[in-house]
Amino acid sequence: MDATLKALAEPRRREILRLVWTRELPATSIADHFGEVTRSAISQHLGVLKAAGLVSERRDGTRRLYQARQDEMHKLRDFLDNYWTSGLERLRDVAEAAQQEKGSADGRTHS
Amino acid sequence: MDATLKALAEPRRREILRLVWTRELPATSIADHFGEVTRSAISQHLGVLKAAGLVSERRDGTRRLYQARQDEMHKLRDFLDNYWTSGLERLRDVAEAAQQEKGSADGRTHS
DNA sequence: CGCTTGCGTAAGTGTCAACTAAATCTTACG
DNA sequence: CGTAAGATTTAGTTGACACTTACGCAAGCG
Repeated sequence: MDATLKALAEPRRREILRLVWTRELPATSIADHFGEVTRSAISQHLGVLKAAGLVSERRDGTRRLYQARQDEMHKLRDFLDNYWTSGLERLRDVAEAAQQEKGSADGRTHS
Repeated sequence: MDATLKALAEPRRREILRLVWTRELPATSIADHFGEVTRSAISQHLGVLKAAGLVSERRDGTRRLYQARQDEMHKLRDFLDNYWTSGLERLRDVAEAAQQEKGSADGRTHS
């Protein structure tokens, strides 16, 4: 999940992902979409996306066709929905905070 | 939205956000939770989160209380749901791709 | 007023990541 | 085989960023 969020933090990668969201595209077609950037750079971005599991790669002759893996994005959505409000760690944190409050709150809060 | 994703790409900031998800906490309490990092570092993280609109800051005497802004997170969820499959840019891209396919596909696909 | 508490800011450092250019690999074709 | 096309890989550079140390600033207390 860390890799997923890091991959999505880069705008260029988001756009790549959008391009291959509904269809397969060869690396060159993707690169052509970014006039001001090298093919090499795009290839590296694709590497990151693939490492994060956000795209799949299929070979056809000399070409490599990329497509988004939408299920991975859904996983991210579930993560974002659950991370903040669930889990044992969460309970531990609240308990700790309560403890801390108890130890240092006396005579601290004004009004 | 760019700022939001960048802010969330950092694990430490995600944890901070989780700490203040359901309650207000002063900066020091937050910092105490990360034994291996300086208070200053946490303060800077809080600055990033605040700049991204992910937390709100309230002052109480010398203390500053932080809390997550959950609505901002929901905005992000909506963004992730819509970005890939919507918008005029999307249509433009598909049209372009079709054009490109038309211009260079002849005698290209093997088998 | 001096002093302490709670925090942010400034400056400096090390590390990582995005990019370019050049080299390499693979497949296809004469 | 020799060559060309499609694409990744490998240095090497540059900028961003997470971190630490040191300092500054405001609010409360004696």
